[in-house]
Amino acid sequence: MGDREAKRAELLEAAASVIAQEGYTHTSLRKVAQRAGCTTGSVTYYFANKEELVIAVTESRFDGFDAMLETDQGRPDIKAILERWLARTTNDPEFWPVMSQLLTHARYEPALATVIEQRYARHRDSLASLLATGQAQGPVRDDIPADLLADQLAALCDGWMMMLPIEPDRFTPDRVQALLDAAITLITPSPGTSSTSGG
Amino acid sequence: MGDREAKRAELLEAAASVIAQEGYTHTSLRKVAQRAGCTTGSVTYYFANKEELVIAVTESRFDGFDAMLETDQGRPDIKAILERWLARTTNDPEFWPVMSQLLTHARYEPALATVIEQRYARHRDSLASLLATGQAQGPVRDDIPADLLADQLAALCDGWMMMLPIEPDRFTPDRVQALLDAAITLITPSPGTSSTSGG
Amino acid sequence: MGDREAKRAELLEAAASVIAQEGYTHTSLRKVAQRAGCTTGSVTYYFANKEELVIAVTESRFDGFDAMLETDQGRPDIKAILERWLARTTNDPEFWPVMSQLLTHARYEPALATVIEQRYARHRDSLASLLATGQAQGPVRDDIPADLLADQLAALCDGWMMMLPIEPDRFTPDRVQALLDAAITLITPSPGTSSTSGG
Amino acid sequence: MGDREAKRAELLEAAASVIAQEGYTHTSLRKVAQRAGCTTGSVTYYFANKEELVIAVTESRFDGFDAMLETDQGRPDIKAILERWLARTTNDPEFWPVMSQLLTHARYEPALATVIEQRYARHRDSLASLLATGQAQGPVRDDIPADLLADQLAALCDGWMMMLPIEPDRFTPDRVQALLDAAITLITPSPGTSSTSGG
DNA sequence: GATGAATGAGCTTTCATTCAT
DNA sequence: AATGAATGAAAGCTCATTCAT
Repeated sequence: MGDREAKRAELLEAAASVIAQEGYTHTSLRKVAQRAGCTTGSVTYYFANKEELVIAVTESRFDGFDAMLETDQGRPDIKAILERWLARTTNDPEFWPVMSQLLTHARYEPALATVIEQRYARHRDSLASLLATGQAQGPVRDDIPADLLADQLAALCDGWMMMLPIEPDRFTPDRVQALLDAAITLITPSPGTSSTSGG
Repeated sequence: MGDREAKRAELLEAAASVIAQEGYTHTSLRKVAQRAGCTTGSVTYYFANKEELVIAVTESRFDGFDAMLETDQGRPDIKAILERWLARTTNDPEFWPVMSQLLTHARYEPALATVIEQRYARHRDSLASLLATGQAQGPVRDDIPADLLADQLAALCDGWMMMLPIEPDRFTPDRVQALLDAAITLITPSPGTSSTSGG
Repeated sequence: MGDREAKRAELLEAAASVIAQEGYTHTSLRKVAQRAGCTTGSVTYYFANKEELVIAVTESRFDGFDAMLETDQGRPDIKAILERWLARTTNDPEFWPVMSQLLTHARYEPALATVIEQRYARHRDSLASLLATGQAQGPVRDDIPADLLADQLAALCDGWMMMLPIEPDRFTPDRVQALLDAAITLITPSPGTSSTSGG
Repeated sequence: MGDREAKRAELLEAAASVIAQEGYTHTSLRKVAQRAGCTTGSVTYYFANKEELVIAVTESRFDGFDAMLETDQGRPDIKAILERWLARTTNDPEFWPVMSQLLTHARYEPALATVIEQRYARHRDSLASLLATGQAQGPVRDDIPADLLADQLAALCDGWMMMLPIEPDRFTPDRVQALLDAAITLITPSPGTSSTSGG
């Protein structure tokens, strides 16, 4: 039986939900248990302690995060990736708030920091390799090394992720589309410049 | 006198220090008092409650934040601004961690959110106007509206601010310089493109 | 089983005891816990907060209060009721002090006020109906409507209840008996007056 | 200069007002100072400590209380006294709540208890002597000793005083008049009974 | 004469965690 | 496998009181 795993997943969802809605600071095992419809004792039965729960939430969230980079590796479409990023904000409005909360607290919880560092580095590597392909094929400017570009793009998204929960009203669909287009413009080779573009 | 103000400022520094070193979640009036070398009662004597203290910290931090945009208005130098941003990370290593903590928690403390929204919006406006001048004078690409470019640049910095406390080791001086140069490259008109540059 | 209820009852007794001996003002969860031989956390485990505890104490006390009016409904004996009232002062010397404290504080705790208003009104109604029966059967004067008489009798007892904890020495057994007799005299038809007395 | 006395009186009024509106439990020197428009330090300058302040409030309140019994000693009019009692509830709506709060807390503050015992006893004596005169002159029933009657009347009023702040809505003018009439009826000789009435 | 600074104890409440069942 | 009881520490906050000025 994956019964145990199913229950754990259920608790992870509950925890993520509480983090998104109440903030990491106000997240307690009690509230998680309540949202999952069980007792506090039950939570500590499935997770040795709060730290373990938070780390498990983080891992599961990064799984979803990485999935956003999955693409036709032959012809990566950066715009599509950014649009997928954007789609998350409407399809799963709790996703970015949770990530934002976890990242911000990582510094003060070493075990959590370790997990995030590893996963985030891997994520950035994937992004860098996508961008490198993009550069080789033409649609991505190649006057900046791919790994630096990946860092910048990741930072850009982190910045959006950070502000999005704070000023949701500022992110109207139109504005978001404009921001996305601008981001694409930033990383696209300028028309006048020619570089050996792929097929 | 100004004695009262001096003491308040002292407590604000203590509070910021605790926030930076222990994280917002683990910041308590007790710890702030301890760091300031006084009692909890003393803190609540100068600040009606924790919320008021946190908001005061935020205001004072934004004052320093805004100061980073102060420039020779005639010829804004974006690179200098980014370098000043960077200088903060070494001169006052607690600055960005504090900002990051405050921003992330704003969502869950309405009064704090209000303050941040206003100050942050003002900050972005200043940045946008600097960029607009830069566009008119030439050194900033003008194929993206200044306000969008400001949003992007702000998001970029927010992203750095968020990751910097988590992965300090990744931000070696060399790498930071490279990131900074890349950011400049991103917002600089491409060589081949000509736009009416101001005098 | 019923374990939880038993523990709650135990805490209610402890709380009542503290209220009686230290006064409502100086009653704290700590003291209640201490008297019950457990920790503060234990108290808040059984009662969500102080208000809930106080209200539970009130309800349980009113149960005992109402019981004092239980009587052979066919032939209510007002004197016996008053004597039962009196007996409380010796059998359960904390009873009236607790009631007095609760009533006095009700005004400043809306939730408590609501409970007391309802229960007290019901109590007065019971008393009024007893008095009405007494009037119909003869032993109670009928030149004053039963509900007014009930209000007066209730006020009289409230007044005693209020002074009893303050001046216990003034309430010697003899004096109390005299007061009780006088109260009976007040509500008894005067000898010379004839009214259709019931069988 | 009675300057000091004037300031003290001002503080006493402020204290009484706070007690009436917030309840004894929630009365703090801070609030009293605030209502009087001065600092906490100022209050402790005029009164050594909280206890002294409360006792001074009590004394001043009993002065007003005693005044209610002042009457044409030749022909005391009990009904007029009760009506004066009643008038207080409308003219000075904070009077009875304050008395009620003070009395209820007396038990737990020995110094306060002493003051109240003395003043209250004196008050009851005055009332008893008025009733004795009333008995001699006829309008008061004389089948109950005057001192017992005084105790009952005092208890009756205490009971009203206690409930009045809790259930103000129940004390409509009509109802109060009816209660007052009923009280008079209770202590008036019954028509059929003859006793040697004074001229 | 009066104030404002500061203290330290106390409060209610929340919480992660432990443990017997 | 899961619960409910219980703990003890910590939190934010209020307060009476002291004291230098």
